[in-house]
Amino acid sequence: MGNSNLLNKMAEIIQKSDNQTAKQKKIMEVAISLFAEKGYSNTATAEIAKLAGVAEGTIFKHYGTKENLLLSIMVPFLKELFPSMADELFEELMTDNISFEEFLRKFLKNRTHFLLDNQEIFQVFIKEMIYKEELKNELVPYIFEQASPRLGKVIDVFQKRGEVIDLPISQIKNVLATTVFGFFISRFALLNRQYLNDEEIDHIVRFIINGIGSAPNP
Amino acid sequence: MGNSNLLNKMAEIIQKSDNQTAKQKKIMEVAISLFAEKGYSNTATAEIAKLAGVAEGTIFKHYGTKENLLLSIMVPFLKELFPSMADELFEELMTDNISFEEFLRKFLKNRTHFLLDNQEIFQVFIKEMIYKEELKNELVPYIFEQASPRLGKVIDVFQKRGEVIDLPISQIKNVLATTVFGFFISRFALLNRQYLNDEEIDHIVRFIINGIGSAPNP
DNA sequence: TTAAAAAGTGAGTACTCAATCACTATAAAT
DNA sequence: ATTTATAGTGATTGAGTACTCACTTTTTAA
Repeated sequence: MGNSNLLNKMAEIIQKSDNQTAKQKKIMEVAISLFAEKGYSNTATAEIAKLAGVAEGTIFKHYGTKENLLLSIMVPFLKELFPSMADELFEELMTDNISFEEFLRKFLKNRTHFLLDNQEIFQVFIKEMIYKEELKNELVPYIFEQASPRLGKVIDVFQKRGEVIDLPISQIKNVLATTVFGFFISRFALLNRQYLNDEEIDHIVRFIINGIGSAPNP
Repeated sequence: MGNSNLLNKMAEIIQKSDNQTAKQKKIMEVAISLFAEKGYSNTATAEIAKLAGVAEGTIFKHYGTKENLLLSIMVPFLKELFPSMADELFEELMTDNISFEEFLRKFLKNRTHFLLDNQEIFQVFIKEMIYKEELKNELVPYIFEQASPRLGKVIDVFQKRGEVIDLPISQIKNVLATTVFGFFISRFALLNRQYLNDEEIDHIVRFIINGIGSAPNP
């Protein structure tokens, strides 16, 4: 049933993605920019080649297919989306005794900056996920799988401290994930904001705290 | 500068959109389904014709261009998106003395059902808005223009009753719009949920109330 | 009943696009 | 210096595309 065909391809790409030529870098750079602006389907390989100052054949020599060029853009982004955050932030959080609210704020700021730094790739990502069922069906579960255990551990800690409402962890995960996910998507992908100030982060934090924090509920 | 070229086209479509042939209806039906599934760019007019049991020429006889077929799908949806709600719900609200929370709940339920009934068109709408700058730049202001005065009136009423936090109305409008908008988009367009239970609506209402309601703020 | 108008057809057209391939230029290894 | 491997080229291909047009069928009006 084509089981994780995509994830296998991704693994291949990761191995090959080390030594890039100057021209390869230029191709990627231009492709990211065009895909983000006009979408994958509306971008011709000829246009990428022209703007990158490269023959069209060069693209296919390196990436084989247009589809594979897209994956070569998205995979390194995905690889960085979770693990980096995990090791830096989650550990720090578990040692220091910061509040749930402060943790959320730090977390959102951290990921916001990452997404701002990679705004174009993020846009490519969202836009393609909307169309390609395969992408959605394989990557969303993968992302959840990556994030779920860590997130569960964090929620558990804060529930025991009495800072998070006493509901099944899976339910809280869902609320958190869809809220944060929806927030990032609508900000950076749909309305293409170039910035995000602390005030807006405070807002979403307040929303979440009031939604799943265990403050007295009138 | 192509000023509201699109809105003119939309006006034309509205006038012509009355008496539809059986084949026209079938074309629209198939086009909506295919555009929603695979996106506008990835759908060939030949495929629409085939699935609709119609010659390809028939499509162009009626709609002229593929682009115009897309508009013919979106315009009636847009026309219904705001006014219907306005006349039914807003008036009712102003006479009865329902609370801000209850108003929000009713409003969200009302619009949720509308979007569920037109889920495919809504998906087409979101997907294309992401790509087409012209669409975004002309329609989003138009939508805001339509909704803004009514929304302003409502917020004003509730502010005077002391149920909504005392901030500039424009700022509150923004928070409300982006929250609700982002909520609908992430639910129905990205993660394509087929349903939405009352519990989830309660959640978003609670988020908003705690965010901009004037409850004591710890 | 007949004329005019509208709806519907489908082969044909001009064009775009991803992908190929025979080839050259450059760098690395022997 | 010579072979081998890798990077890069660009004209060519063939499948697919939106759209046209001369034509037929059906509906409406006189």
